[in-house]
Amino acid sequence: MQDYLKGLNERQREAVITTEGPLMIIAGAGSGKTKVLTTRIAHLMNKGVDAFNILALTFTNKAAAEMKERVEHILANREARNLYIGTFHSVFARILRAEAHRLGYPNAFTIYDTDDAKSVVKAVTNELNLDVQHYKPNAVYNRISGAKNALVGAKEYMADYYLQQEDMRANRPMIGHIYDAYQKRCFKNGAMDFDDLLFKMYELLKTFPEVLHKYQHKFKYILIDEYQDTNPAQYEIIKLLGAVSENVCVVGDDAQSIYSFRGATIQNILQFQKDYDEVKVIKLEQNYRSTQTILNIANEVIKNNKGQIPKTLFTENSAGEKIKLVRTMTDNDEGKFVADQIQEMRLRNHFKNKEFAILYRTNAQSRSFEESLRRANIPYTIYGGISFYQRKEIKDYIAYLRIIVNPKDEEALKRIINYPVRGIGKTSVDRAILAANERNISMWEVLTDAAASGFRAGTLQAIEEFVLMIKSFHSMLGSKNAYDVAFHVGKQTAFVKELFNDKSTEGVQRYENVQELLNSIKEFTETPASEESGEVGDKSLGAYLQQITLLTDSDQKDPDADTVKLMTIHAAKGLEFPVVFVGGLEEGLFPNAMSINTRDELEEERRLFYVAITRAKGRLYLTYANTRYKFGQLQQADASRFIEEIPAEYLDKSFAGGGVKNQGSSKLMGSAFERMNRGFGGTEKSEKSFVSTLIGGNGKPKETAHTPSANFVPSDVSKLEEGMRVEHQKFGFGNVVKLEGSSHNPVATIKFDANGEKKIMLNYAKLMIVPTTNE
DNA sequence: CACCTCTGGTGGGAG
DNA sequence: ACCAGAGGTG
Repeated sequence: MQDYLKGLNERQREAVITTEGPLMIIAGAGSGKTKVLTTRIAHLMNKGVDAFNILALTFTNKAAAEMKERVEHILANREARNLYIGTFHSVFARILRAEAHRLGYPNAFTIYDTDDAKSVVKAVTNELNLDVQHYKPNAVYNRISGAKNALVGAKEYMADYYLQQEDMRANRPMIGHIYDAYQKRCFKNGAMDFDDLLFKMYELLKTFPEVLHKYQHKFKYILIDEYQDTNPAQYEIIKLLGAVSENVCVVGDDAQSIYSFRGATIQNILQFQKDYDEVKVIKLEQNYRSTQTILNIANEVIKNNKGQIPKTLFTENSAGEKIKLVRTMTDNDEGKFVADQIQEMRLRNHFKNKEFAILYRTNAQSRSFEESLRRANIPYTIYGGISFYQRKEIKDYIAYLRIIVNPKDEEALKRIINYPVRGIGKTSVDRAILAANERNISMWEVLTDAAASGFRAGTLQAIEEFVLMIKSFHSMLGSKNAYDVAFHVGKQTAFVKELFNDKSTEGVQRYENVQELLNSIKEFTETPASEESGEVGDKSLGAYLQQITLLTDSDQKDPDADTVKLMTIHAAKGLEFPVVFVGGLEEGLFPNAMSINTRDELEEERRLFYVAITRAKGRLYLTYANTRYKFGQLQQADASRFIEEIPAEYLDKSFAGGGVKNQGSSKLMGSAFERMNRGFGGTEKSEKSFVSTLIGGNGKPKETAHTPSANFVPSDVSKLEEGMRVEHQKFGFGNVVKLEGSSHNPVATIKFDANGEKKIMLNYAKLMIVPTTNE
């Protein structure tokens, strides 16, 4: 037997050596799934299968990179670099980058993230003269996304009776039209959103038999991780790709299906056995991760779900400690309790920071934990929330890079056309967009021929300068790599300089972020092709842009850094930690109020709880708070129903009520809370309004009224000089103290007799120069 | 045209 | 509590 098979149990080994034909591996939590997958790939290659012929779809890009490494390690060669491995989205993006022209898209198409997509939805909604308040971009986008994940195109959507009925009932009958307009606009912009990466991939394979044939024969062996979280689009694509070889191996756990909001359906697992004639099913039921106690409560909890594939998870690990159940008065107390516990375990048990994870249902919950950890000087890393690439300065910079690679990208163009301020304001942008729509060309094309669209002379010049600049950047693409282009852009555009000159704390941080972005581009440029999960050897800016949009926090942050990890339970899927805190176990929060209306929804929340529990190897804390701030208001909550599903024998409630310190603050908080609820509260509000009354309205001193002189005629302000005496229509007479500002937006500081010093924008204010008497 | 302030909306998870 | 977008003002 090969060495790499020796460390496997019997079931695992079977999963590895069953290489031919459809195979479904039901892998319980902590059952060594990743080990099986990597060993299986190594085994295939060891048997003589060419790495070029293996496609492996993982849940994160990081998981993909790790698997490559492990395979290399097992085989002791570098062949694994040739595997086609990554997330559905990044693998399909890579294929589409080679094939998109067949669908009429540029091969260097832009990938729109959710923000871009919602912005486009909003724009086309407005253009259809629909009310954005009613057709909320968020809601409409979700509806479109749902349709695409089910492979329902815009035309089909509009023609579908039931979908139309649904939209009618929601009083939003025009969603189909927005969908249609949205698709057309994305196409015009040369852009695909996340869902298009799946939808267009399917379209590609369906429309071009020769393309289908090519990839069917390329991917002779297909492996899919986390199969329970695939959606119908992904399912159909795999069905197409695997139809010839039928060597499709899926790995999943129906008990951990937590992505139905993304269109995932558990049906894919249940259906798999019916899709092929002879499907082999292997169950991995031995857990190597958690203590007996943790596994017991996980089993007890998941028992409450009705539909599932029967399996019994067991472990040979010791019983371990009881689960600590802790209730605190407020969310802040909860954060403090967790920080205190971590501090204590670090001192008493010599735990490292990285051995702790704090998991929660919603990203908003991170705040109280963050504050407590910071106060206790415990290093931590937050996953999710606003990612690096969503920061304004980074999005701005990237918008420049995007517009260089794909000038049709209207979202990017709108973002930077007047940043830094170059005198192309909203009015001009609207005019350009209107002209583009009328003539059915891109906004960029309007700008390149701006003289034809009747801009004001000043604006026209600004536009022409802008176009020239972008074109000069664009001309570098052929000969320069991503870093060289990006660096040049930073040097040539003023906004990086602006950031550099901003010495406020935020300004410094923003400038550092830009530096970090450049570093990451440099790293991309210099990483050998074999160590990437995405593009092979393509170091162009286009290649860089397409991969960053698909990066998640988990791809970017180092799990080995010695910090406490904070993340949602969704983000924790597939991870494990010696000590896990699960926070916010409250009705309304977890299970979330939005997901308790149907049995299916509730069962998914329960699976989420199951995932949370099974992340823990040794110690598990479940915490909840009596009251918690929501939208700045104190809300009360009961304990989560999930807590009741854990048999008392496994629970240690000795912490309940939180220790002495918590009692103290609880009383305080409780009484303040009581006061507020009884209506003695109001004090804060009335004080505020009292203060504002004193200051008078918005706190600005009232102006002394001035009636312009009878002969008031606005002068040519370009003749203005320091020291001149002037009359202002509203502020009266005064002297020019200083002249400043840019040529297209000059500003004068004027000391008025009755109103003090004011900055006056000369483009708009009406000023009359008072003639000097002795002239 | 650009900056500032004030107001109202925000229900969740993520590639 | 917080942030984005509307609206006023220079």
